[in-house]
Amino acid sequence: MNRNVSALLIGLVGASITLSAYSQTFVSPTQCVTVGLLVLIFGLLVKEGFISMVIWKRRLMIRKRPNDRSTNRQQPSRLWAKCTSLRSLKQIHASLITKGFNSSPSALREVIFASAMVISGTIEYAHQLFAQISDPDIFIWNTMIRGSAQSQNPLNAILLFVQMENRSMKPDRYTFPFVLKACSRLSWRNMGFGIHGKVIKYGFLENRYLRNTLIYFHANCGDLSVASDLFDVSDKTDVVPWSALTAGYARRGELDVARRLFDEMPVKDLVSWNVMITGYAKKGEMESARKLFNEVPERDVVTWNAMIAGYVLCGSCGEALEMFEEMKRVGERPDEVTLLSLLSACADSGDLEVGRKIHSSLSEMFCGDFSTVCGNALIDMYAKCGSIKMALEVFQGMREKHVTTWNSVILGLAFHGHADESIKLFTEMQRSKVKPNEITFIGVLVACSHAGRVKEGRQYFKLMRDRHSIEPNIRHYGCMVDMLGRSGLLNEAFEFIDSMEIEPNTIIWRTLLGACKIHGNVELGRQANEKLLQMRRSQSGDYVLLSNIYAFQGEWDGAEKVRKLMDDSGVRKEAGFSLVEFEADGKAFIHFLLASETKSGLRHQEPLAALR
DNA sequence: CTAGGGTTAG
Repeated sequence: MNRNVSALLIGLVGASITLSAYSQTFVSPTQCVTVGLLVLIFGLLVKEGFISMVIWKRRLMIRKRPNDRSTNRQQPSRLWAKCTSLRSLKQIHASLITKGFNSSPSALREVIFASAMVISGTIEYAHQLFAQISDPDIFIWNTMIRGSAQSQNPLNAILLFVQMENRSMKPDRYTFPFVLKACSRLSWRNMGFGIHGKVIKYGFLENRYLRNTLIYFHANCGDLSVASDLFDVSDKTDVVPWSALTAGYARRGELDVARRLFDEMPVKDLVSWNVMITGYAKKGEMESARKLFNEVPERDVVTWNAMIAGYVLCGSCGEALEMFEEMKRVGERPDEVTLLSLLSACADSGDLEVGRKIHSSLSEMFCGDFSTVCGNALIDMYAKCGSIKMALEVFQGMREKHVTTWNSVILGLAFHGHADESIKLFTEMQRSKVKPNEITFIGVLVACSHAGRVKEGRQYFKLMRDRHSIEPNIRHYGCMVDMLGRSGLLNEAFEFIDSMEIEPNTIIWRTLLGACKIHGNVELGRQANEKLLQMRRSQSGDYVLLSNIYAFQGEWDGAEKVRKLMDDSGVRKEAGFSLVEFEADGKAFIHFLLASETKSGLRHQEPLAALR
């Protein structure tokens, strides 16, 4: 308000000076007034322009960050390099308010843009701000829909679109690609078809970009014939229709078709290669992926990430790490996605040492202020590698603790035998007013189960429904069965399964079967196994458990019968293994693969004894 | 402001 008044005053002063300067010479009064008005408008434009300039500068700096790490890291953008979290965004927002830019819609829109699009996992803040705007413009609507479409809840994009139509805000050509992306991610076929109809209704089908998004949607989860019809009328010199269709086939796992398209493509750019490499990598065909990777004329960070993620996915963590080393050797700078894939590899393989290195790379990259996703992955990695101390350290160092962050630490501790700590953190979580979700309760129930806190577990199970209105799913029931079974309340566990509102699955019965083994209850064990056989999806573990029950009770005939049944039905038991890592001479780390039932000849008694 | 890569989940 003040600024408008001052701009007005500046304009008026300018106008009167101009008038007095020129009116006495050769200019007519009408011209004087015109010049005065021009000066006034100029004053106002400068004021608005100044704001947009400031905002744009900030926006550019925020945006530049993720891809710009190859350049000098000692640049003045250091301050903005920290803008990876909600906290730093709030600082910017606060400084905008104190500088009086809050009333400017352009300021709010930039903050919304940053929280919806730039900083991952902060879309909720954008939603809060969005709710405060009485009359959002089309750009803000699109930004919200776009951000929601790529967020964890793509459903919000659809809801916003519906809301938009209800408030009679006309979508434009940019709106639809984002809504379609949400449909693709949700695999909402019908909704996508509906959106297709609306695209026609609004006359946007001729739009090249929109048609490409439609090709992508239909190839991905809609109708393949529609996709190819749209493809046929597309400009074949454009790479996008080609790669959209190829990506769709690749994602559906139809790699042969994808490959044929890829070979037919008149022009290939890097993205089409990436599509194909990703397709192979996701299907576990790493040799083919590798071949294309070697052939591709140029590589970017996505190419490398696709390969690394592929190796992680098929369990070849060593190959993934080799790729990472090679990537660094040729000078390609790893980004957040690279490191997240690798953290998952470390968590799977238990490679604490490499995990630590990635931690320090991330610290360097983000100045120790991790985004929610990075923090979660780090907590998960440390917990799975057994370093509870570091998991807690990362957790405590995180400024913003999202539900998923709490979940990572609560589950990490619960599965690692630190039930008391886990439950303590859950109480702390409730104090900090973060709403627990269904996954949180999995962690809490697992913790109670491991600690033998049956009474508390029952309370939390009830609390989940009554206070948080979360309907228990099959996994929660599974936790309860596990908890009751472990503590020997086998009959109650059986009754609990009977009282369940959803159909029990094999996991539930297998859990009970496992509990029967521990407590040597042959009768209930047999019943549970019968249920499992009924479901005809019985796996080797069930046979082994049942056989063990008989064996533990000295009923060797029964045990033998089950083993024979196993052999006849061609069921085989996978060899179990555990990984132990210890420091040998201060620096070297040695890995031991300990197999309990193995073909390699290792007997777990020997190395275990050696370790002790 | 179109196509390609990632994390947490008995």
